Amino acid sequence: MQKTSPPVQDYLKTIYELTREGRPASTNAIAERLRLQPASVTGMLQRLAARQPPLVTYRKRHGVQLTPAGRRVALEVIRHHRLLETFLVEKLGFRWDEVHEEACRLEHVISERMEERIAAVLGDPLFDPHGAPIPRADLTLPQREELPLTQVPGGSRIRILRVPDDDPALLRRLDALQLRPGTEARIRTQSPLEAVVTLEVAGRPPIPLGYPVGALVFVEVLS
Amino acid sequence: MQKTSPPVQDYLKTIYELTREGRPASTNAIAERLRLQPASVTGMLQRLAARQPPLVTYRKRHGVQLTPAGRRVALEVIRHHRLLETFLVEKLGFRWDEVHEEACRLEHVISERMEERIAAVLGDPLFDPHGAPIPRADLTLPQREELPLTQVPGGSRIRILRVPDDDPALLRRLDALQLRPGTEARIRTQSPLEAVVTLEVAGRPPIPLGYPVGALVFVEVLS
DNA sequence: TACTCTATTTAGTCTAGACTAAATAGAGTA
DNA sequence: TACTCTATTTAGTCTAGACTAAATAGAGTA
Ligand SMILES: [Mn+2]
Ligand SMILES: [Mn+2]
Ligand SMILES: [Mn+2]
Ligand SMILES: [Mn+2]
Repeated sequence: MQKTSPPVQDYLKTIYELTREGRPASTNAIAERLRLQPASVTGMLQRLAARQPPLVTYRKRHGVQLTPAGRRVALEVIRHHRLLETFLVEKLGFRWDEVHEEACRLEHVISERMEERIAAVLGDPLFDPHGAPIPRADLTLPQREELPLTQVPGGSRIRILRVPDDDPALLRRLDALQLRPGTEARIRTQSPLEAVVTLEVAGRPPIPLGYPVGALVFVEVLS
Repeated sequence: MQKTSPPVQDYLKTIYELTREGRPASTNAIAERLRLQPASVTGMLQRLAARQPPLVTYRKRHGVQLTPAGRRVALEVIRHHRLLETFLVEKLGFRWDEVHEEACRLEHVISERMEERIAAVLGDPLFDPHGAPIPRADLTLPQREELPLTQVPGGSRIRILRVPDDDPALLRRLDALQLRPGTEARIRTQSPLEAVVTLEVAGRPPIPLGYPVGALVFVEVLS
């Protein structure tokens, strides 16, 4: 792994996430995620593509994809991030809404040795506190079937697998509603036209979620 | 505490250590410790002195001292550093020769929240694995009588309090010789002319230490 | 086929923090 | 009182990574 700066690592991580569905990441999408000006992103993309070896393939006005070298860096940083989040929650008593920002700074400076020690004391976890998969030391990802809550038919029984990690206010709200990885629920109604999915958790009052939120909550269908 | 970059924090930490005996730190001494060119240090000292509030008082060709604001930043970073070293050894199973470099990167990015959590799980330790005092949350330092090994009269019984933290090879050697904080020994000979102090630890063969090393090992005199 | 609009790029700046090479202050010596 | 030597400073560069303002490619529309 060539030496990369924290900004470069955050770009690669963002591009990794934006290209999960196979299509190149756009300049503006990257700029929005990283809260930078699009012009700054264009400059960085050109530098990432010009590195030896190149970390992205960049086609002007068509967006970027990661090269194998870029993907390795991204997965390495994501492994750091998710191990750190898990460690902060499990061993240091952080709440799950406090860890993302801390992990986003620490992920760039921990050594491979520290990564290895953290993984060891946690017992090589495969998922972080938000249910996101933690790349293994060989950078492979644990696979499983996930569906966004917005795509599950009404009436299904589901188990929550994963929630978004970067919005502390939402995380506190989900926690208060007991919507955490592992929680089982029934889809009471699925209403694409109103863009609302309503959950029912063990006799508690029904919980309506709008699609912008529901699309970020991933579940497995139990029946 | 105003926002300070990692380089600025390392400068302030270094200046703190170089000015422990009250005299200003010289440009060259700082450059040597940080492995930078003296010209680069001059530039930084001018910037540190020009900040609002100033972090150092800088008299051209006479060296720098920390202002109260600069001292606060230095102590805050030193607290991070020493808590981290302790945590890495106690909770993550690092050896004492591995932690300095790791702590020197992490010290700049952990939040006050994380500092607080680490201190809590460690039980608010007052000394790090090398015996260095850890500034308390209010930035006061635990005080105690320390003498460099080179200044203890021959024949004295001593207990090792503190060893230098930044030389991994020396730390491994000291560990192999069982010269660690807490170890008790007798000064077999103190020879300023030959610049050697010889220690005797519990029936093991005598251990001669040259003054460049002896001056960095601090002890308390038992009798 | 020309026009419009938006996403993106280009051009030019700025800052922090490093560097090298050359100048110089001033302590100590002749 | 002038000279020498070393530590330090000055002057000028460079790089990464940000910014703003202006230009433009090219998809979609008239
Ligand atoms: Mn996160
Ligand atoms: Mn980050
Ligand atoms: Mn240290
Ligand atoms: Mn440091």
